[in-house]
Amino acid sequence: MRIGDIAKEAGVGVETIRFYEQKGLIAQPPKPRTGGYRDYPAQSVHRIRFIRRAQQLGFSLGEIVELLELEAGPDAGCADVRRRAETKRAEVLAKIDNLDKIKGVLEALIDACPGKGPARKCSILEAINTGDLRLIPINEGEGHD
Amino acid sequence: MRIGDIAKEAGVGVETIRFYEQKGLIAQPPKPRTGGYRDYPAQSVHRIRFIRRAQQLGFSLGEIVELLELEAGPDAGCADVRRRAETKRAEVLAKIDNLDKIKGVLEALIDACPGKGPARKCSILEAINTGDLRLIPINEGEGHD
DNA sequence: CTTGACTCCGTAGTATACTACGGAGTTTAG
DNA sequence: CTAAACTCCGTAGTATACTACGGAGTCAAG
Repeated sequence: MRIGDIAKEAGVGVETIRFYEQKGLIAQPPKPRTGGYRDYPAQSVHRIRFIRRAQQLGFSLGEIVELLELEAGPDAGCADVRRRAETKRAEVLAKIDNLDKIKGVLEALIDACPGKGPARKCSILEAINTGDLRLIPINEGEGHD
Repeated sequence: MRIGDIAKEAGVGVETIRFYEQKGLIAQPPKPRTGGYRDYPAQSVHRIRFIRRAQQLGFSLGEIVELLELEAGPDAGCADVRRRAETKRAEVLAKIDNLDKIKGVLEALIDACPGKGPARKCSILEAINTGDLRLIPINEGEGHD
């Protein structure tokens, strides 16, 4: 199969595949010595789908590389993979906690807002301005979601 | 006050303030005609804190610019601000939903994993590989969290 | 009056995950 | 055999939110 076929099958763009190759997520098949186009194994489609699914599970491309190395390596154990999944679960839980707090604050702000009058005196902006939010500091230093 | 004082007070780096100035989030005070350093009003500290709090609420810098424009503009109403807060709340809810699904999948995978044996036959990797996840497509096209 | 700390300013780099572009070579259908 | 479509490859751009750097000017203490 050629790169375009793989891309179509996997539902990604050709450029995405090249990008993954660059990042070491998928192997680039050799160019035939006769010249012409690279021949991709059908298995590449599965590989790409694996990558996308792992992304859906919240793994970054860097983490997916590690996961794939575990899978390929001779000494890697299932326990290693499981540990990573558990770490990821903890991260997801933390994110949910943060978002729940944010949700609560937004709801309180929305409830307190009269919904009319000039924005200058808006109770939402006021609350943000004065810091009357009672938002427990969110993940000190990194993004909030 | 000088930029370094503001930065210290607000708990951010000097470069962050310059960055915000560039992005139109805070006004850059004029350079005194006598030469020397710019003089920042103490109010800048509040402005920066506002920005950080709004970020904690999940607003991007671009959205915060709009929020600040609403606050400053003559015709903006509280209802506008409230509408933005409601939109943001909906976004936060959507993110929580996605993360809940992800959490569920991760937990199912962790439960099903025996925790031993080679990674090659790991049930987690297998599940990801075969697509046996029942993950409802997440936000078609954009990130998941 | 020197020295160290700080400011000013623009540009460049970081991280993540792509997306786009340009030009040359290759393949394939008509 | 030609023309459209596709591949190859490297580089550059997008978005977000900063962080770092370099060199020149400025300020304040000793």
